[in-house]
Amino acid sequence: MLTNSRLVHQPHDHSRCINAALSRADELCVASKARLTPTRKSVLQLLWQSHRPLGAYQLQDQLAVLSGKSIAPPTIYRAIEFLLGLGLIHRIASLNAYIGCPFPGSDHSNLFMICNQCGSAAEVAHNGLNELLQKASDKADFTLQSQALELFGLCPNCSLSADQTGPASPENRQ
Amino acid sequence: MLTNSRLVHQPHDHSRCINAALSRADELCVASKARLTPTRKSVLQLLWQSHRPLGAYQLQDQLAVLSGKSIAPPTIYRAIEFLLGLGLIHRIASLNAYIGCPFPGSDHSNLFMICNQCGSAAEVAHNGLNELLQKASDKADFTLQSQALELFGLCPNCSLSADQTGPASPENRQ
DNA sequence: AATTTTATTGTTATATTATAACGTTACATT
DNA sequence: AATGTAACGTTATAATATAACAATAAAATT
Repeated sequence: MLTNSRLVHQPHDHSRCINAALSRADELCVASKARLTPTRKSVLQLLWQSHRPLGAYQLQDQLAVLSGKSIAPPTIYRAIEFLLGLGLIHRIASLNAYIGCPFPGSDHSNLFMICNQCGSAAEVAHNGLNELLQKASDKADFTLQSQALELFGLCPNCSLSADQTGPASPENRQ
Repeated sequence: MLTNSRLVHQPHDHSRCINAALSRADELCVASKARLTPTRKSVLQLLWQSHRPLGAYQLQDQLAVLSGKSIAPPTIYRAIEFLLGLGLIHRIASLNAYIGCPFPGSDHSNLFMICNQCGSAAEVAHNGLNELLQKASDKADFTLQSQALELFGLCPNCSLSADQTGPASPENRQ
């Protein structure tokens, strides 16, 4: 079971996440002869600014700040489409939002654990789960092609806070 | 593994599906002292006209035909909200669409198998799957509260057609 | 280097999905 | 019948996403 859950929910040097993601993206683009243009790079970077999914219009706002000029929706969606295509990010359908993929390249299908409190999302690649889904599909004569698996609840930090006083303190939010 | 997959993908007396759904809804509403008003009933019925999810605006169009007058979005969404609340229908996030629940009342969390070709959606209640997801959540210290599980691929009928000539004939669609 | 081709972005307009706010009607209880 | 509540009607608008076409930049070819 490959996951970034620990990393997501513990204090860590987050600039390393971002840098790692950007250099993985560079490699992947070189390998597939795709161009990581400034817009695309910025969108990817923004999707790694936190371990929380962002919507297209949040990206638009933040990109405007980052680049100093306003950028229309189609450009944002094009960058999103490009990054999705390379497997560098994922779409979270329940939220209409997007998040960086912690292990692009590796052939995995994804399960997300999304916190209702702080909005964090951890990704899990779970072989047992995928096998089970494949089995269930076979049994139903269903030809499985892709999947969207989204769990909602409380992340480790917010679970703890919920046991105790109340909602997580803003500092704990990540 | 409880599922309506067989039923969905075989020719059957579909009016029985609709009638069964409506009378289950009646019972459930009586039990919970909720009112199954004409609008709500019509929406539920429309969501059972096929084993395919429908969007809110498709519902709006069809409701207009059914009732002879045009009905504004808020009314549709209110009916949807009501039916979701009672567990009589489900929302399929990846499609922004809604579908009747074949086993309301039973405490289940749902997996959908959605056909990319004909648009049919079968629901599966899979204990093993839910246990596995619970375990994975526990392992990650994640407090699981709800889930959206959507598989995409080819239903039994369209799988067969794909093996052979091409897309399923319209008559096979259902 | 100039030309051609292709990929990317800009721009405008609009489609699609969903909700807010407030008024009106219908129903249920007393 | 009077009152309170739930449901619906109506208007406006928010939020998410894409179509269509023009302009530009980068890459490939000559």
